[in-house]
Amino acid sequence: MRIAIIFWMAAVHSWREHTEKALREAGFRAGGARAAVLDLMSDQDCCASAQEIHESLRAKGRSVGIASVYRVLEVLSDLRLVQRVEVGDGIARFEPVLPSGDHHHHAICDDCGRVEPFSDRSLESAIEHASTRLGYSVAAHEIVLRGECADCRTTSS
Amino acid sequence: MRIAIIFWMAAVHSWREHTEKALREAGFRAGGARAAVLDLMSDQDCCASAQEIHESLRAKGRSVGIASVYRVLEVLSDLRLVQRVEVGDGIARFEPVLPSGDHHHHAICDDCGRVEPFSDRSLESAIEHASTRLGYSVAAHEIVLRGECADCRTTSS
DNA sequence: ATACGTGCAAAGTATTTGCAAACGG
DNA sequence: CCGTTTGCAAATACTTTGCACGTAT
Repeated sequence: MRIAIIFWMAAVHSWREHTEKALREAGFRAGGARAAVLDLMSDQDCCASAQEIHESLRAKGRSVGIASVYRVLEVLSDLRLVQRVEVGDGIARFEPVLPSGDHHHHAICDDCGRVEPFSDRSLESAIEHASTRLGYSVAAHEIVLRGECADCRTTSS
Repeated sequence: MRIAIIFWMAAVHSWREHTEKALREAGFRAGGARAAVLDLMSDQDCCASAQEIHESLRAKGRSVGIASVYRVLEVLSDLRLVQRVEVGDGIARFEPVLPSGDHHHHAICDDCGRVEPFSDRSLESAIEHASTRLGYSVAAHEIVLRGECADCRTTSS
């Protein structure tokens, strides 16, 4: 597990560099607000909303206008550097798209509300298979599971 | 294809009855606004937003307050009679949960914006497999694909 | 120097809530 | 009749936009 965390940190830090490079190449200039958001997101393990990012930055003493947070996220989303994730509460959340292609999906517990990331190899192949059958060139996909998580199941029974 | 449509109509009309029964059994009373929304939704082939439902009812001369539309959808959603679907534009959409258990997922074209329903047997098994592995008791799941649809691919190339 | 990035405040849009009146059982 | 359902309007929450000013290149 320790090893996995180290790999993950390496992956996310490569996201930071990869993203700055992509932004530069797309003709964007450097700026404090964007740097702050990138810094925060590169330490982020799962999805976060614009408001959460705004609040975290304020807490870290690196306040950024809420409008800038939204603007940064819009740019990153257009460039496919972050993925927009909607888990059913009407709030848009965002998470880094790792250059390695690794990604995960989300399971939400209807009971405790926890959002849990997971990944599954066979699910990915099934997605690929289905999109081919559809004639779609799929650039991104998102899967959301809702139900009762393992913890709540044992507690309630 | 004709046959499939006939089966689908039967399925949706059974949804209408099944839903009224479930509401009655849950202790809800009958009312004009709810009946209007149920009527509309039982003719609906894919997901629709609260605003779209409100507008369609107005167009049909059966206006219902927007608040009632939201309240009906909330009740139906809690009772799992409709599924809430979010396809990435920050607007909640809703579609009937058929008593047969049949359901579909959504592919959105980034180019033309079209939302296309699809279903895939192996995708469903993969979901089932993944949720078991997670220890989750999954009550609902949602898959959204985004990319370029078959039409846009041929047009642009 | 010029145009892009940023912050603030105002506007916009989807959704929720309070309340009085209408209505079903 | 009583309590639920409904419609309206006001409130709320998230997100976008206009504009003046700062800043990178």
